[in-house]
Amino acid sequence: MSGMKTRNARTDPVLADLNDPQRRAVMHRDGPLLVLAGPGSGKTRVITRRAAYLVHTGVSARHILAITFTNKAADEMKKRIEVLGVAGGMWVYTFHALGVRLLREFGPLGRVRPGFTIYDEADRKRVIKDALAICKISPELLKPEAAQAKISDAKNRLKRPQAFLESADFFEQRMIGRVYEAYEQLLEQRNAVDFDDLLMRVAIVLRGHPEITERLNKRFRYVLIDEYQDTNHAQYLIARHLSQHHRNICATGDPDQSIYGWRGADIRNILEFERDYPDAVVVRLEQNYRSTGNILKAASKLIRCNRRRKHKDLWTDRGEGEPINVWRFEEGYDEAERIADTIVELHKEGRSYNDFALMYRVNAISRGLEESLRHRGIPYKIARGVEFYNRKEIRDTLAYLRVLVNPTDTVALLRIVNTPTRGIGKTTITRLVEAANDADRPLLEVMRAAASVSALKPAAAARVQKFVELIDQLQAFAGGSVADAVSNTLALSGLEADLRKAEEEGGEDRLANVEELVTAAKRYEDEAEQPTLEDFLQRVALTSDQDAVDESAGVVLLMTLHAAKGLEFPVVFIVGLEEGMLPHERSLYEGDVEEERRLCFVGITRARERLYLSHAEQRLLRGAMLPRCESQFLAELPDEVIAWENFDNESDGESSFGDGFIPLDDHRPQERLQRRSSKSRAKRRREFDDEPTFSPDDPTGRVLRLTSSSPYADWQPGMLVRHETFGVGTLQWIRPGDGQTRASIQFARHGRKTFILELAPVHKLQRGSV
DNA sequence: AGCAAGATGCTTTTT
DNA sequence: GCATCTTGCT
Repeated sequence: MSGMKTRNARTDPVLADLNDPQRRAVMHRDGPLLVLAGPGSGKTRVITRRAAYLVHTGVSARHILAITFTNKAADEMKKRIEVLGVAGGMWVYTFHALGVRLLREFGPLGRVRPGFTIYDEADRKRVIKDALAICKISPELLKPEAAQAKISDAKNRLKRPQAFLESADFFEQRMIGRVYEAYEQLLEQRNAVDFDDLLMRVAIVLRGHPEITERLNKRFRYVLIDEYQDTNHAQYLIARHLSQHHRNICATGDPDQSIYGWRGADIRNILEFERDYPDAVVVRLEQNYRSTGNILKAASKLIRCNRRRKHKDLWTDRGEGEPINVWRFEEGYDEAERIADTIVELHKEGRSYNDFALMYRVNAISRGLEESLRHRGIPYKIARGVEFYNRKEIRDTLAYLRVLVNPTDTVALLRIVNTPTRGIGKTTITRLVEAANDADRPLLEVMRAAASVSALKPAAAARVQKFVELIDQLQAFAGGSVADAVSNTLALSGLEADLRKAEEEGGEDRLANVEELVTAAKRYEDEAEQPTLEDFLQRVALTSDQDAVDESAGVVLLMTLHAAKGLEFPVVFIVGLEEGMLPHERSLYEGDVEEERRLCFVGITRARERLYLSHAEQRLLRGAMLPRCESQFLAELPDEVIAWENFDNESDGESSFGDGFIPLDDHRPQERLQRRSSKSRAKRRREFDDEPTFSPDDPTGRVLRLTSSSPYADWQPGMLVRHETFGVGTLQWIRPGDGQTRASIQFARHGRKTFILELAPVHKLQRGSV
């Protein structure tokens, strides 16, 4: 406290260039603090300055713990704190990396042994399948994805299999409980954890061991948590325990940017922070330093449509800026072309390529955009970091390394036993696995004793033995240099030779990829304090898409809206503002459109100067051309800041465009749509030699469900319906409710109307009945 | 055993 | 459309 008075807000460089609320947040000393930070309000600046201020006023850096969600955010924060000269000893981690670090310390308490493996989604799916097999449950009866989601959910709530089974009342629940139990057993056997474990196990240890919690409280006297709106229950508990004694918890975030509810994030954590900590000081950062007035106005008006939120008055002194462009196209193809043309134009006017970002709801959309960019020679990059680590050759190499660190990692072992092929086929593997199960011994041990596995032919056993020798040989490198371990694995396993051969035969340059892995290992060795193969692998497992975003690469960036959080660009294009896309259809069925609106809000507020929102009337999705309807979010934007433009020049021409008016008559019967698209588009699309066909109610032959019991289960946006008074219209969106299924329908002459389907005289238009 | 073609399934977002 | 699994062939 003594140092505080001596610091002058005018002259202190840590405080000088802050606005009032920012300064209040930075200077807050003890007790809970909630910083509600609107987009572009200088949140990161506040966090880093606060850390610096704490240090400058006498807190040792090693008593501060900062937690973020992505590695990129953690690295960024570390860098910025270093610049302020206070990094020494401070912990800056992601929740998951912190989990790894603490679990290693906890050891048996966290139910892990040294060298434990982190299973990613693909590994996890494999284990779920094995668990289903053990429980003798067919994957058709219980889909692996469904089981996985339920188990993940349970782990977020700290529910172990036993507790899960105790509260399971229905058949399905009990089934999932059994799978969960088997799944946990397999992880235990394999000394592996999944992503959720990294949080759940830490939370359980903290909850059950007050002495450990107390020790950590003494070590970390100030806890800063970024993106608090995205915390799930386990993370919430970790944060709470870690600040339980000193209560010096500083949470920063924005409920309006909570976009991870689907994976367990609970927006209530931030909305109810003040209930959890009644003495909390709340600071609102509402001045935006990023976007123009128009962009901010659009974002504010949109997000106001949400009910569950804390209102903030976002403002800027940057002036109105350009109007926001809302573009309508006949087809997704036109959208991509037009955007690429616009980038070329603006580039000629002097904008750098890295001024631009293209954002979309689902990755599948990126393809068309990429093509249009490529044709014009526009350099671009897709923000997808895991892509590298998901390549087959990389996964193969990593699987070898994983086995070296953790010989019980069966998923990895099964992956490499015959990669590259060495004559160990399916039957041999099945027999080995069976023998391992029967003897209840690790698979590698059984392989080691292959000769004594009676079911195996001597020739097969000999090949297996040779493989085990290879592993033993590689094992020698596991304790030394990480890069050496990688390159020796490549050389001795035969992977390298295999890849070289494939390349000579005209394959792509996959050798370069594995060489890049060696480079990554070298880089890691240079950076890490105590490099080990175990740590390298664990870090790799926690690498995500967001981490790969490099804003200064000099290229146009393509990314999902989720990946865009935390970034900003002078020019932003958000594509596919269509019902079913943004908002995503799943949200329409499950009734959480608010999160989609927040996602849209996040996208809009990434833009500094110019913003383009676009949608198309039809789009190629999953190989089928589907009719699309404009997003309800477009109607929620303030008209006065929007410049509407219609590039659908083949439209029926009943109105002129570019004058702020979007024609409402997109109810065109299917025959006409079909004719139009076949006549004018088929030539442009290489894949579409044949006349594209679709039926409005189910273009792909699959039926999408609301809930299986709903009579409107197969209604989906884009389909045609008939209202007894208003005639034929296009379904815009549909939202289930208890006996009150709401739907919005766009009519030819009557505009858009919302109905309760149970009450309104609306029915599905049968094929051919137009 | 191992490969290639064909069938099937699945596709929101990600630590 | 793509990835994965299955089937059938060598």
